[in-house]
Amino acid sequence: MTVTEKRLAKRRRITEEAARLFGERGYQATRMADVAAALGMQAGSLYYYVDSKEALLAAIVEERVSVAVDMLTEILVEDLDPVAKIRRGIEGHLVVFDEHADLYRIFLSERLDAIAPELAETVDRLGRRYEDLWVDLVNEAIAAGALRPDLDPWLTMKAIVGMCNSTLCWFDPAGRLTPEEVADRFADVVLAGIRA
Amino acid sequence: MTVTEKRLAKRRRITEEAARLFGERGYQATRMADVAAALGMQAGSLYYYVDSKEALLAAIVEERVSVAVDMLTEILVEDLDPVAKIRRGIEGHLVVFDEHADLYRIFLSERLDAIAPELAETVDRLGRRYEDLWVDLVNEAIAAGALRPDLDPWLTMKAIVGMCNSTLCWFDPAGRLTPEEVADRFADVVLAGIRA
Amino acid sequence: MTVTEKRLAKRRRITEEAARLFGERGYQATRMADVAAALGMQAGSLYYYVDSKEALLAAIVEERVSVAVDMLTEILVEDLDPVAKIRRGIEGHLVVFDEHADLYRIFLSERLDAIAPELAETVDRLGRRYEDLWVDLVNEAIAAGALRPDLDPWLTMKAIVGMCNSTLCWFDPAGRLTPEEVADRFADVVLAGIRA
Amino acid sequence: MTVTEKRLAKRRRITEEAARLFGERGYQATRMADVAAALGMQAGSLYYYVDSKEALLAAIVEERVSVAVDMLTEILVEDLDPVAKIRRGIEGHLVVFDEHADLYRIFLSERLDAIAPELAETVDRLGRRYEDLWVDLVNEAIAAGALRPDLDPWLTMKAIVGMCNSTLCWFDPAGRLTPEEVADRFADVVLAGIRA
DNA sequence: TATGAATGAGCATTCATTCAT
DNA sequence: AATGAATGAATGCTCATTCAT
Repeated sequence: MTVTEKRLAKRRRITEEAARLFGERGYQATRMADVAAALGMQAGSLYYYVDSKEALLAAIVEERVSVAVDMLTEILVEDLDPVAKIRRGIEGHLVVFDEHADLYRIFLSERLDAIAPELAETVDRLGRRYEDLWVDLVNEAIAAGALRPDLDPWLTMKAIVGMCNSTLCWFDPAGRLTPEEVADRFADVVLAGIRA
Repeated sequence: MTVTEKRLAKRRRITEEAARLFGERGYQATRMADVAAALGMQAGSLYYYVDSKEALLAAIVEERVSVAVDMLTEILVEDLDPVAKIRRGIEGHLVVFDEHADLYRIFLSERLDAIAPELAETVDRLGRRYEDLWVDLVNEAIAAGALRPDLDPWLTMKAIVGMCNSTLCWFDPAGRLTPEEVADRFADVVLAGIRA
Repeated sequence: MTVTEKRLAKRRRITEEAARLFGERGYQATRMADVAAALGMQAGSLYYYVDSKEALLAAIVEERVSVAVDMLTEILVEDLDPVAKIRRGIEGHLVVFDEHADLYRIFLSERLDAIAPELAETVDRLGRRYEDLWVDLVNEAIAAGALRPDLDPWLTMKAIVGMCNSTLCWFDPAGRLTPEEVADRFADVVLAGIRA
Repeated sequence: MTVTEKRLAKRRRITEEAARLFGERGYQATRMADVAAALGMQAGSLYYYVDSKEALLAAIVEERVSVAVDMLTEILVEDLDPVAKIRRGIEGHLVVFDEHADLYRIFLSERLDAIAPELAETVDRLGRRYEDLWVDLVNEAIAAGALRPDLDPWLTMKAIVGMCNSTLCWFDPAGRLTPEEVADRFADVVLAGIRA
């Protein structure tokens, strides 16, 4: 491993640890000293790898900001019927949220625009992109006659995505249900409804 | 208006303004000076009415913490069929969230236990109570044969409540849809599903 | 009682209450609001009678600053033998300190020159006057052959006055000994020594 | 000097400087900025070494709280006749008070229980212990027939200790008398009395 | 590369004081 | 004569950041 590679590896460890702490306790409540302590370093040493606390947040966000979008993009081009794609989309959402819970907690809970407006704009843009993909998915399914034609596609997207997002607040990876299982039940609710 | 009434009225204005700012920008990011400035006062003057920033948060929370629970409790005793109750519950949720958006933003976004553990406990307890009521509602409907018997009541509750909670992030009171309209569509999704 | 008399009476009640609190808790630790509360008033109302907290302290001090000096002056002109005068001086000291404990606690414990330099100067001047009177007393007694001729009059004064001053820290008016009794024992110690 | 030693050395310099200022101007009147300025630092920098202003006071007190007790304890076990021990005790008192004047000024002048109740309790306990040792000394001397049998041991202790304590208010290390000289004269007064 | 040390701006809070009523 | 209300200066403390070593 070259010097530069070692440096990058350490930088990655820092962003990962920071992501974990920011996600757990919140950005404001996490001190640079906390991040450093979690890595067995002094606060000042972080600045050898990172320009500022804000830049650290930016690095975290930018590094993985497009995971969900990429996931959904791939699903969209798969050779599946529209309803199956929706089911896969929900599953992908929950799996990605499970794997990157800290990151999405930052996306959804932190008032990013009060911290770093440009960062908030980046996240917003990606968020809108993600929602647009879902709207496309819904529209495609309606056009294919698979969904009720009277649906408001945007509101339907909000219902699905909102339901999925909220798992961030309660889903426990060590609990009785896997993300895939939750996704399956959620998809049932959304697709077939709960009425007998 | 007596002196005490005036005092209480001012105190109420302060908590309202603070709730607005805490909800908008977050608790940490809002300075006492911001709250004061929004009321045309100096920061120090707030302490004539309020003990501390934390006490101000507590006052905001405690004043209205049970609104949603009360709403749902009332619906549960209404003389309606179970499915109608669910529809009414969703409507109630969105209406209450619209009316008290700042408060519920504080409930759901702030890491209250890092700020005031006892307050967090109060909010958690109420939150669990609210979820319990929803589980009751779902169970009641299943027992009445109105909902599919294979539903996981708790997960169904999480789906419904999560969907409703997420409106906090995007619902615009000045937008094209009223809370009741959104609630109606959301209820359609949940009850009948989106499939054609 | 004329209006002015009533005003003066109230002013006196304020200074007395303030003296009590300043003596008990200390000047810094006593808030104007505490003084007011002890009199059933609002802090702001005090300013109708008193110019400032500092002026209140000055009023307390100036009102009674010369009590001890007056007492000792009177003793000096009494028709007693020098040793009896010393005994009376010690008694007078303890009685005055008992009666005006709060005042002398302020004199001796507060760093007056950090609060009000001119006031400190006044108190210092009176203190020096008081000590001078004691030195006179000692010198008179030595000259009369009543005390050992090798005594350092100033240091002897410091010993006597210091011993008496220290009662401020422990003397309890409700305790087993009266000020006069303590004075008597102290005088025995000073005059005859404790050796068998 | 290792890093830790340097750190401790600096911490010691801080507590010493703070002790000096607290003793001189009083705890309340001394700002953290004053302590810092006296060391050529910024106020914030102190917190790298000290937890809080109160903790700084506690450190000062606890570091040296038992100096006087230790001194007197050693004298008590020395092989001297009781009267010589009393003379040595007075000398020890004045020497210790001279060496740690700032500390004992804090002990005796500050209303510690208004600042830090537990600290006040510690100081009180030590103070009582110190007085107990003096009472023992007096009792021992009476039992040995060296002091008058009619003495009230406790009051005698108060007389001696009070006399010694009061030197804090006037003793000048740069003055004409050393602590030992003052102690010698004070011991003469107490043991033999001032009468011719 | 990392650290110990220091900084300084920022913020909550206190409290003597003012003043219109 | 008194009050409720407001002020603003002061102060302890936090923490991201810098920098010499």
